[in-house]
Amino acid sequence: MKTVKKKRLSEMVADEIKQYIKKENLTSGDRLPAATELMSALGIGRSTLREALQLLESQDILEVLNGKGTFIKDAKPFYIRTAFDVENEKNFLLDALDVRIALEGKAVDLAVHKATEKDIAIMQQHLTDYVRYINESKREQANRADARFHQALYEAADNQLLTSIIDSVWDTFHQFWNEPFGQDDIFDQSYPFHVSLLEAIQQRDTVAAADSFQKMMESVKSSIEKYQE
Amino acid sequence: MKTVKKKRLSEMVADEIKQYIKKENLTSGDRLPAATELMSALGIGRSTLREALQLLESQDILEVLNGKGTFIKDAKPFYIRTAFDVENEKNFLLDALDVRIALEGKAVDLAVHKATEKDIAIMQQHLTDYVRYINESKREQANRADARFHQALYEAADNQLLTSIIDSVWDTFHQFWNEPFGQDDIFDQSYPFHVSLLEAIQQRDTVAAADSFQKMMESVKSSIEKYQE
DNA sequence: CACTATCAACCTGTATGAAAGGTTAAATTT
DNA sequence: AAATTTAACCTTTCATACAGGTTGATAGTG
Repeated sequence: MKTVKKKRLSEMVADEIKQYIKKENLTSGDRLPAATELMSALGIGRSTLREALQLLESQDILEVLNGKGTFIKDAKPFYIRTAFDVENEKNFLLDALDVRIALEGKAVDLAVHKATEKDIAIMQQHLTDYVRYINESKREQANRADARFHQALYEAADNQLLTSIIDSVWDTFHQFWNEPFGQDDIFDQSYPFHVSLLEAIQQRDTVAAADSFQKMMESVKSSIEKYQE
Repeated sequence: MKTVKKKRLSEMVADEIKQYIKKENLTSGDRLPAATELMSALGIGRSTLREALQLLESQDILEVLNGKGTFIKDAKPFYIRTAFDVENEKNFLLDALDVRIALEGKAVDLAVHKATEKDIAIMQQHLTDYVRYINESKREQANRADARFHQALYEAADNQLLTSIIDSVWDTFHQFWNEPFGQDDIFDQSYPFHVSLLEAIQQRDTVAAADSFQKMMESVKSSIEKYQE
């Protein structure tokens, strides 16, 4: 038995608009007809059209700009979209950490070769901020400075794809990380590795950089494993 | 990485609803208040609420059912979404390859420890298929057998998050890979490394596995670099 | 009594007109 | 010529009305 789910009008309209785009060969910054025109052309109401457009917008196909109109977005050939539920936070964090180690480890490797003087100066600045906030017991701000340090590291690696994937993983990881675990002790453990990591990058020492990063991740991992749910 | 864009009301409402869900600790199949209630509670119009709900629906957080109500979906908390556009195919492929090396390298490492007998048997089967198709000059089918071999490898690594991200990268990579480059010579170069990789996994030899994988990727990389655009 | 058809209450889906902004370029003023 | 106002054309949001799906109570029928 096939379950033919009853589609909403807006979804069908979204498909029609997609077809229209393909038929008219619209690309890049081209503009779609105004809402009133589409409404009458498709024989639908404004709310339906709006939902259809928003659906396409959420798929990065369109961009609806107030006062201007709706425009075709650059077709993004690379697209990750994953959602799944986490039944066991601890195991999920360990999995996510493995992914983070893989990606960020590569970022470290690339940064050793590609980091410019400016990149290093930026990382140095964030690290200084980080240490200051730690000493002032400003956990929240220290947290953000740490994030900026890592962000600068990814940018030094000069690989956009790598950066964008790490960003997503980082966001998710920290969303879970900050909730169930106290990260206070992590700071103190991982701080020296931040310093030695930056030094290794500065000296273009691949092995030392990998080693510092490895130790940094070990301390995070052991913290997760210590946690009993 | 702050992009302060002017948010639409519906987006802000979506955030409020997300907060509401968290605050009220709603999970799984719980029902959200009816539209009319939310409208008056949030002080917004129907269309705005609808857009907010649809936004959350497109993120797999909600499900709006005609006649019944809107319900929290069970697949919730982890959500990764990345879009990326390509300006230079060759550089993109090299960047994507770095990402693939990072992720798949980690998968190899995990697979060495975690692969079951069954995992190994499946990989063996796909590898055999792969070799047969190569010898029969069936490039297309060999390609698919190769993909299945790698897919089996990721599953042996037993890390859902890792697998889902690799899948996306792999898809994208091959979508570009098959177009501009002839991959015929790659097959012959990388085939022996597939064999030695599987053997190393079978013998739980981390170093040998990493080495085989490394060489496999080197041959891909040199092929990309040889390509003059 | 058991079974079925109907209805009422509550829900989402869609349409529509009006009002409130945003954007741009032409028209008007300085 | 430069600055300002206006007008045309957009999207955004609201309020209201009605159509249509879902469910359980209710009334009717054998």
